[in-house]
Amino acid sequence: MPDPIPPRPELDKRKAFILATVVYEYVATAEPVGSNTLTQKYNLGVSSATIRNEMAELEAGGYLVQPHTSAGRIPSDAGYRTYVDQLMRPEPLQIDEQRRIQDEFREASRELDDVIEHTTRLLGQLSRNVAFVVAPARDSQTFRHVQLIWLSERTGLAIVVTSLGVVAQHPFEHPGLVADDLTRLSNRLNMTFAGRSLREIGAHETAAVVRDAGLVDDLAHVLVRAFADAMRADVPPAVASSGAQHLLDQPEFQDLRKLRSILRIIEEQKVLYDLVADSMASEGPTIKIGHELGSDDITECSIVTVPYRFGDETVGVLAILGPRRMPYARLLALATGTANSLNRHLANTDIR
Amino acid sequence: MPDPIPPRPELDKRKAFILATVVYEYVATAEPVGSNTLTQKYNLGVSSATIRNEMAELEAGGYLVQPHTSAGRIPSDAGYRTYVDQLMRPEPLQIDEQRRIQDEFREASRELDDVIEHTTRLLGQLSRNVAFVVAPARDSQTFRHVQLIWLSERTGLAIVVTSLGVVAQHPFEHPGLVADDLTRLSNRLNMTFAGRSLREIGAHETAAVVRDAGLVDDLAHVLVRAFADAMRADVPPAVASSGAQHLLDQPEFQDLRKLRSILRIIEEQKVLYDLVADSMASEGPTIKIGHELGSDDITECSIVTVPYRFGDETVGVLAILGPRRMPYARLLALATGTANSLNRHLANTDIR
DNA sequence: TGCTGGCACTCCTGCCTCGCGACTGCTAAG
DNA sequence: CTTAGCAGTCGCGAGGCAGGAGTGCCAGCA
Repeated sequence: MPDPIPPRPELDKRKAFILATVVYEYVATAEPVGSNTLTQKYNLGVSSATIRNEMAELEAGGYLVQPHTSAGRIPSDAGYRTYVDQLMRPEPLQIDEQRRIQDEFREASRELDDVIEHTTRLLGQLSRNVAFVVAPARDSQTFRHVQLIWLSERTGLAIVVTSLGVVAQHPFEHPGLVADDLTRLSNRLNMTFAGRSLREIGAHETAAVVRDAGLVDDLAHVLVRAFADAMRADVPPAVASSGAQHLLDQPEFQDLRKLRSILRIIEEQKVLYDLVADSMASEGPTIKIGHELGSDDITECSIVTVPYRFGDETVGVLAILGPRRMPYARLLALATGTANSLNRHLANTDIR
Repeated sequence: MPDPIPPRPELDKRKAFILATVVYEYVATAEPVGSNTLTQKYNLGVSSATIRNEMAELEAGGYLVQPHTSAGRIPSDAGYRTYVDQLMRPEPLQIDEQRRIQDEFREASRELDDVIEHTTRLLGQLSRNVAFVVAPARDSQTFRHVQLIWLSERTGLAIVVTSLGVVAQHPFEHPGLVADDLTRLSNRLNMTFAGRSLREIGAHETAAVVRDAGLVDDLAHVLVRAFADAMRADVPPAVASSGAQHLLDQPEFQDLRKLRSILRIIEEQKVLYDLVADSMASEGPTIKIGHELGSDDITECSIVTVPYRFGDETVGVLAILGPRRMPYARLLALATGTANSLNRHLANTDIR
C-alpha cells in the first residue's frame, strides 16, 4: 500500500547502496565522502564518474549535502532518516558487550536509584557517547505500603513504599503525636490502598480514611498532607546522565561554542527529559535525528531512545545522545540490549 | 618566632604589592602581566624598569614564572599560595549573592538529597565554576529510628532513619514473616540504639538484641543482616557536581586534552571525593592550588573547600573547582557564605 | 540510453615567511 | 637605589603559495 503522495521518490537500488555507503563511511571517518573514496573502498562495479552523477541526484533529492564545492558529501537529516528507516541492517551486540551488560546487572543493587545510576554509566561507557536514563515517574508505580513513623512527640515521618521498592518520605510535625495512632492509621491506609496506582489515590479518599480513624481534626489534616506529599505524583522524574567527556572525542565538537551549548543541555535534567518525553509513549525504540529533536542548540546531534518497562507499563527510557554521525545500528542494539536486561532486573526486583 | 630556616624570604612591602597585583591582574585578564601594564594601570610610584628588577627577583624567588621570554609573568603555585595565605584581603559577599543564597535555602526542601543537589547548583551558578558537594557520610549521623516493614509473607523492608532525616533501606526475604514480630523487634532496636552514632552500632550488639526478641535462628540472622546493611557506614559518601560548562569559558581550557581529563575527573565521584577528603578534617576553609592537589591531571586547577556541619560535627564539604587563575577571595566568601546557610538549614531540619 | 575517461575549475588546507608588537635584561648615568 | 634607553628574544597573526581532493561537464563508446 504505497503512500498516495510519497514525499520523496523511492530510491533505486544503486542509489540506496550509495547512500548507505556514504553514511557508513562518514560515520567511520568523519570526513566528507567523495566519489573516488567510494569506488576505491567499496566494490560498486561502476566508475567514479557514474557515482558522481548518482551523488548529484542524491543531493538534488535532499539526501546528501556538500559542505563546500570542492569537498565530498555528507548525509543530510533526511539522508540519515532514510538510512535509519530503510537501509540500516540490524547489528547484533558484540559478545563482550553482551557479557558486560549481563555482569553489570547480575551484581546490581536492589535500590532503584543505584540501578538507574549504574545503568547510565554502563550505557555511557559502552556507547562511548552521552547516555542518560529517565527514572520511573512516580505515577507509573503502584502503592505498596505506608508507614507513619513516630519519631518524637512533635515529629513524625511518612514513608511510602512503591512497587519498585522506592521509598518516598515526608516529615511532619504536630504536638502530641501518639505512636499507636500512627500505627493504626498506617494499617488502615495500607488496607485501603494496597496495590492501587499512585496516580489514582487522591487526597479526597485519603482524607476519608484518615477521618474514619477518628483522629482530632488538625492532626488528621497534617497526616493527610504528609501522606499526599510523600506520594506526590507530579514531581518530574529524575534524569541521570553519564559520558559527557566522550563528546570531546568527536570532531564535530571541537568547536567550543557548540560544545558549550550541549554541555549546558546535559546539565539540565528538565531539558533532557523534554527531549525524550514523547518517546515514552512509543512501544519500541525511537531515533531522532538533528532538527527532529526540535531544538536549535542540538541540530548536530541525534538521540536513540529505548523505553523500559516494569510490569505491563513503560516506566522510563534509556537514551544515547551523540553526534548525528553516530553508529545508529550499534547504539540501537546497545540500548535495546541494556533495556532488556533492565526490564528483567526490575521484574526480579519486584517485591511481592 | 621566626622559622629557623624560612623556606622563602619574607617579601618586602613593595614585592608583596607587586605579587598581589600580578595575581589580581592575571586573574582578571588571563594574560601574562608585564612591567608596563603594572606601572600604567596601578599607581606604583616607580618606573617600569624598577618593576622589572623586582619581578626578576620575584621570579628568582619562585613566585612568578614566565611562559616564554618575551611575555609578561604569571604567578606560580607558590605565588598563588603566598597570595592566598598572606596578601589576599577577604572579600565580602555581594548583596545580591547573599540574597540569592538566602532565598535558595528559605524554600529548600527537607530532604537531604534535594538540599545537597540544590546547594550544588547554587554554588555552580554563583561561582561560575564547577561546584561539587560531598554529602554527609553515613557514619557521621546518629541512629534515630528503624522500622522493619512487613510487605508480604516472604518479603520485608528494613528502613533506618538517621538524625539528618535520611532514610536508608534494605529489602529482605524470609518465608513466614509475621508483622508482629517485625514490629516488636523494631521497637527493641529503637530502644537500644536511639541517639547512638551509626559508627558505633555493630553487628554484634544488633545480634544480641535480635536474639533477645526470641526469633527463630535463621530469621534472626536475616534481620540482623538487613539492619546492618541498611546502616552500612562504609559506603563512600555521594558527591554531586554542577557547572562543568563553565570550564569552557576559561581560556586555559581551550585545549581539548586538558578539558577532557578534567571532565573525566568531574564525572568520577570517587576522584572528586579523594581530592577533598582530607579537608573534612579541618575546621575552616581549605584552598589547594595546582600541584597541591596531588594529581597530575589537574595541575591547572585549584579547589576551594569549606566544610559544613551538623550538630557538633563536620559532615561534608562544599567545593569549588576552577582554573588556578580563580578569584580566590570571592570564591572563598561564596563557599563560606553558602556553607553557613547550609549549616543553619541543617540545624533547623533536625528532627527531634 | 547509460557509462566512462578526461579535463578544467573550485576551494580547502597546510605550510612557510615575515613583520609587528610586547616584553625582557642589561648598561650606564643620575 | 632608581631610571631611561636600547638591543635582543620570541610569539602571533596576516598573507601568500602550492598541493590535493573533489566536482561538473562533455564527448565518445557500448
